[in-house]
Amino acid sequence: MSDGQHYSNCFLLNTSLNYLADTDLLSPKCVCKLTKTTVQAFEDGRLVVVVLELEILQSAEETNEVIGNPTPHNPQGQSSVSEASVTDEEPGPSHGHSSASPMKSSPMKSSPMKFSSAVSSPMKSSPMKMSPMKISPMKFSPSKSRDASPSPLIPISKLNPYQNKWTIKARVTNKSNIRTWSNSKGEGKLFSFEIVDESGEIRITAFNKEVDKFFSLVEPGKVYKISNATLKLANKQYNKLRNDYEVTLHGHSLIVLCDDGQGVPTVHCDFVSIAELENREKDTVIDVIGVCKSAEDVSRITTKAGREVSKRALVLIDTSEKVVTVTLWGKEAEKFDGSREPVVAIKGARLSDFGGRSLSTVFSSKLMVNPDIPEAFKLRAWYDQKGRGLQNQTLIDTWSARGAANIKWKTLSDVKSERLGHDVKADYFSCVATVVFMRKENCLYQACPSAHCSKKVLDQRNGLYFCEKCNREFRNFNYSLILSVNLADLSDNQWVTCFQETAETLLGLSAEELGQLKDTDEAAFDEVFQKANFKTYIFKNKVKLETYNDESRVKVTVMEVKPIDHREYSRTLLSNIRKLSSSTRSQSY
DNA sequence: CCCCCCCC
Repeated sequence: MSDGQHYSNCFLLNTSLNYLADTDLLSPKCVCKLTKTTVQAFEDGRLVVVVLELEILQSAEETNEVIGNPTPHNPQGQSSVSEASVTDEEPGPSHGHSSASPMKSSPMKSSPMKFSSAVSSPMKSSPMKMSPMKISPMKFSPSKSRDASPSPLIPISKLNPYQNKWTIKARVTNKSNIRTWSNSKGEGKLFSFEIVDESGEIRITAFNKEVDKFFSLVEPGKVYKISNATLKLANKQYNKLRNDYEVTLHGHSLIVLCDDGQGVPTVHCDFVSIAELENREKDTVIDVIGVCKSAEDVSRITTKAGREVSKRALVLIDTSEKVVTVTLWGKEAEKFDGSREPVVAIKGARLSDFGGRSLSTVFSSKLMVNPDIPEAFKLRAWYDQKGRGLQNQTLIDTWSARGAANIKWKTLSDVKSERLGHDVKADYFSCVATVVFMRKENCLYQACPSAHCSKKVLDQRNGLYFCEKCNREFRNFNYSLILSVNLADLSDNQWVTCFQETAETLLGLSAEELGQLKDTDEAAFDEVFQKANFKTYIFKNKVKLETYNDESRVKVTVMEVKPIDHREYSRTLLSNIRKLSSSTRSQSY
């Protein structure tokens, strides 16, 4: 290798990295010149560049370029080791074992700034003289200095995989049970816990021996000093904490209980009001607090994976006067007591779009019943004065919750060709369609008059009507509607089902009125259907696979019927035309 | 090194 040659995928010896990390030089925005380096070639072909001295040419504030391409932003137009790229994967053997004491430096402002190699004292122990392939990585670290100088206390937010010498002081917010696993790679046990300090949060996992060592020591709510553990990139698929990294404990990890934990924050929640949930994306993780207006009894369900689990849904209300359902699982579901309308706070609940919007707890969720926080007292007072008396707390409505942007406009042939509703879940779509036929036969039935029942009653032929569901006889019944309607648009036809309200909208009169007509004036009854035919509306529909007698078919249910706003509809059509024309043009390029 | 939060 010669001067001026560019190297990629070099690893900086992490002694220097420690040093760099502390000075924000690892920011991808920073460009620096490594003025004094030595290079060690490993047997596997890897190169380790040891930085003895460097100059900052551009600090993170000054440039948007990444370090891998420094030339355009290098005022001096030179760099001795131009591409020392630091990557998250594949740390070298020296990685994570330095004992350089991080230097507390003032924030990088202007260039050039000089750092002497003197601070990187481990360099002088010349670890590189040893054959790196033959020795354990631990030997890179002069072991004395680790014990002599304790790792510096740093905030959680500053943790990164390039800087292994640290201590964090933080409070445990959440602790899992011990779990075991067994897979092709082997088996073992683990537990994990989450900690916070004033700067942020992170998850820590202990495996096998470390489980034995630390499981009973780690208690939620308590403050610990934690050091000698490994940082790795968090898998965001599973770890929803606000940290890109997570910590794994190993044999030398230290966890020490702190008595002076007053300064360390307790669980920090960013509560989202229930009304605001309508505007949040599905699957986001949020903190919520509300009064538990009601709670289901606990029940056992079997998951798709065949596991049995306890479940209990709570209904929470907050000062936004909206309610939302939160589902608790397992032990939490079993133990929950909603009988005294407790204030319930959940940190890290997952938002789903079931029933408009609903919440569910996940692993990392923390449930707090009547927490000792100002928000809880405020809510309690509000609920006692006003909340409890609220009559019709507007449940977050499915359609308004979906929002105009989420409306899936489909033609009726789309519904078939895209096989909507064939999946496990229901699909929803909107269409503009015309009523071309209604089945007036059997559209009315005699329904149980008791509130919220609507079950079909049996005419006892003695002036009494029996409801199986209520197990009661009634002197009267309500007429109810289940109307089969054939819709047509430019592309296809579709049979749909309209229940009470949507059927009443299409027919232009109430089920009760229609029932009266049917009983008294058959011609007028028929005319209702004649008049209702060939009208065009916006339909919002639900499509779902339903199974009757082992036969599955897709059933379309009308959720909402709206008159067409022709202005808006025309705008939509125009916009579609524009989109189509531009995509056609771009295809012809 | 795990990664399992489910159901309507």
